[in-house]
Amino acid sequence: MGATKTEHFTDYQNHIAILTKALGHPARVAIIEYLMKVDTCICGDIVNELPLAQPTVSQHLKELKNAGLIKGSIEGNAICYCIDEKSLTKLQDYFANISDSLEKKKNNCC
Amino acid sequence: MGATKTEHFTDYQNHIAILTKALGHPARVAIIEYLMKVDTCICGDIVNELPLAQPTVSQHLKELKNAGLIKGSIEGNAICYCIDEKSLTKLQDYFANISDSLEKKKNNCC
DNA sequence: AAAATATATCGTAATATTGCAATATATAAA
DNA sequence: TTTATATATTGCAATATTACGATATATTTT
Repeated sequence: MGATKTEHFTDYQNHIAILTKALGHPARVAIIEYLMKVDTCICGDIVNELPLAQPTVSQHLKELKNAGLIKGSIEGNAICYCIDEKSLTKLQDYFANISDSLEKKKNNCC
Repeated sequence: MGATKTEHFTDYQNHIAILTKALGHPARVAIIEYLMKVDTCICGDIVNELPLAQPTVSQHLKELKNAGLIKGSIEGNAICYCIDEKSLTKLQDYFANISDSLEKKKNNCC
């Protein structure tokens, strides 16, 4: 026990869970917001923007990358990170659908 | 160490992280999708819909409720759960904004 | 080649999450 | 009032996450 039983759920459910889980930490939300604020991909600087030690930031970046929320490419000495549009579009679609459905069914309960 | 350093981040960042973290498990994604599928709040049934034991489902429901993604009200013998529209609207707005911004800046990198 | 810079990885301690059996609680039905 | 039903809580083992110092790696600058 202790590990998530992913095999019992659909690929779609697992994917949404992977994306949302990756965002489920304020440091990672802050990273995404920082990448949004600057208008290109950003090399360096991310560590200086966050109130956490360099190895911790590196670990958070890795998780965002593993989940597919950001991409990183080597740029000389540094590494250049940017948002992976596909994943964020998928999340946007997901929540837009939910909001649409909620509006349609006028929430007749509770 | 080991605990998230929430005090270093903004309330907004922490709130988005709480909401996304709560969705960051396939069972909880499945619960939200089930509550969407039926068009009223649902009493009972949730346990039978999921491939997990009753205490586990109860725990997941508690987490969704603590995060504010669902509401529960006592209905006689059972408990009636439904989606809390406010939170899902907040998530929808969040990702819609991100998508908008991404489209505007045409992702000039990587 | 040596030093500086940027990032990743390793190792580890603290804490949190996941899952469930056993049990508690609380209402409904008999 | 006993029994059934629905859900929550407790306790615990397995696993995962968070954070960071120390160290490794890789590129750039000197």
